[in-house]
This record gives sequence, C-alpha cells and structure tokens, in this order.
Amino acid sequence: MTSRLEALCMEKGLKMTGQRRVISQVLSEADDHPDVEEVHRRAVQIDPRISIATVYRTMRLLEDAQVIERVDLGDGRARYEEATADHHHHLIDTRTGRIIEFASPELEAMKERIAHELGYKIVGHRLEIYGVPLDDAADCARDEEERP
Amino acid sequence: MTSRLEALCMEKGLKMTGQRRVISQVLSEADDHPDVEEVHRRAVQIDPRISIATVYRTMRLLEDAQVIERVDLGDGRARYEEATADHHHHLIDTRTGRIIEFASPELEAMKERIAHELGYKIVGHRLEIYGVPLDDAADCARDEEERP
DNA sequence: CTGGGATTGCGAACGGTTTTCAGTATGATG
DNA sequence: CATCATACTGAAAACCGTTCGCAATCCCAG
Repeated sequence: MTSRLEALCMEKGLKMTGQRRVISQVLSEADDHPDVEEVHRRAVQIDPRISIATVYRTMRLLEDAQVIERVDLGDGRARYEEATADHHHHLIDTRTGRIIEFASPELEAMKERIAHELGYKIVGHRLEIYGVPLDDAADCARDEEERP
Repeated sequence: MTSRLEALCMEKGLKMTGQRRVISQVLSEADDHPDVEEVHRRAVQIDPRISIATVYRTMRLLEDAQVIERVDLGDGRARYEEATADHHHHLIDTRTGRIIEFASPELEAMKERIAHELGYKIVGHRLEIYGVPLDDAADCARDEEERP
C-alpha cells in the first residue's frame, strides 16, 4: 500500500526509491515527534538495509519539499512532524517528555501585532512551553504516588 | 575596575580567577548575544592566554549561577545574555541577524492561560519571532503579494 | 608564605549531522 | 523490455560545537 507521505512525495515529483518508501511509511504512521535515530530504528524494522545517512538525507529532502517540518525542541537533535497547513506550537511535559500540540489564533494575532509595532513583518516564529501537569504540581508537596 | 558581572560573581561566592574576570568584563560590555567563540575572541583581545575550553566552562558556570542566560536561537550554537529579572523574548531580523528583545505581559498571560487550559503549569517557555523590516518587506512586496 | 583543592590549557573524545566516494538502483528512453 | 544517464545509497570519514581527562598552574585560607 501507498502511504500518505509517499503519495505526497510522488505528487511533488520525487524519485521514489525503496528506502524513501519505507521512511515515508514510518513517518505516516508516526503520531509523535521522532528524531532521526528513531526514524531509522523504525525504518530498519521494515527493511534492515537502510542506513542512517539515507535517513538524514531523506529527512532533509522531505523538509525541503515541505512534506515534513523540523521541530527544534532544544534538546540538541532535530525532530520531525508531518507538515500541516495550520501553524501550531508545542507544550512539552518536562516529566514525561510528552509533546502536546496546540494552536491559538489569538496568540498568532498578538505576535503579528508585536512584530508590527517593532517595525517587522513575520517570516517565521516558534513557541515552546515547558510545563508539568497541574495535578502533579499540586501533589508535589506531599507526594509520592506513581502516575498511571 | 570591577565589572558588573564580576561583582555579581563575587557576591555568589565564585572564585575569581584572571580568566573569569576577563570573561565577566567581556560579558558586561556586550550589548548583543555573543556565542562562545565570539566571547573567546573578545576575551583573547584583553588577555591572549585564555583558552576556548575555559570560556565554555565559565559560561556554564555563570549560567548555573544564573548570572547569564543561554539563548537558543536555533542556529546550532549557544548564545548568551546577562540574566534579567523580567522575562523577554527575541525577534530576529533574518536579513541582518540583528536581535531585538521585547516583552509582553499580555503574551505571558495568554501563555499561562493556554497551558492552564491544557492542564499544565508552566515551568519554562520560549518564543522567537523571525522577521524582516517592514520597509524592506515592501520592496519585495510584488514577489510575495499573492501569498497570504 | 605555603599547601592543597579548584582552575586552566591542551588535545582527544563526543554526539549529531554532513559529505565523500565507489557501487547500485531508478525510471526515461529507444 | 533492455539500455543508460542519472540520482541514490551505504560505509566511513569529515565536521562542528561542545565536553572531558589530565598534568600543570593558580587562588586564597591558614
């Protein structure tokens, strides 16, 4: 079967090799924000003859073709997600590493306004919030209990 | 003369070596966001016997002591600024690389609200806006006119 | 002044990423 | 369907910012 991203790649006229097909499949099935090593790990499970160099190259290719987007979470390695039409941001749970996506038109508008007041036109932006669950935070003083 | 940051370091009980004094001076005099190499370059001009390793070590020390703050602008290397009480963010001019600092209580409030709605308590956050000067943007408006 | 723990300079090591190069596969063409 | 130029791949080396190990050196409490 042809994965979502594979179809997108073909639309964009990219040459579809076996490795690219596998990587596209991995990315189509991912619902998280894997880094290159993780993508490679998953790809190798489908076809063991895929090298990490090819994954790096393919990620860049897909990024340039705007099929995927790089997410820099400040942890020293690039993470990726499928490109989406709507701009969104990330809230990172510092306890679990879980990443929650959110969007806020108000926030977008406010950023536009701030940039405009400074005499600038926005060409890109990025917002990350690091946080801990409210209930965990409440527990902090008198923990200890394990989270489900 | 004792630089602003040197005084701060002594307050915090850090052992003041010649190298640390020089690096403190460099950072006190900086009004930009230098990376480690740049700090080293400036430090060497004052005292040539300072190694890059010491600069790296000192930057980390000062960061841990909360004398300076690391700024990750996504360009692959760490940049630094003096620690300030008020939270602010950065607008990066993509033409010149100039960095403009700004703060917005409204924005802070909105982020708190968003995090709260998602069930989280904020422990950190970061916002960067990349932009081009409005007047420059007008120059090339005809190219981008049809883009939203 | 002096001694010993902290700090330094050097170079080697590191982790993520890119590149080089020789061999291989792709898909346009005949 | 075979051919072929071309683009792609794997493996290893190069890269780049950063950290580390170690012997020499420095700071400052005694």
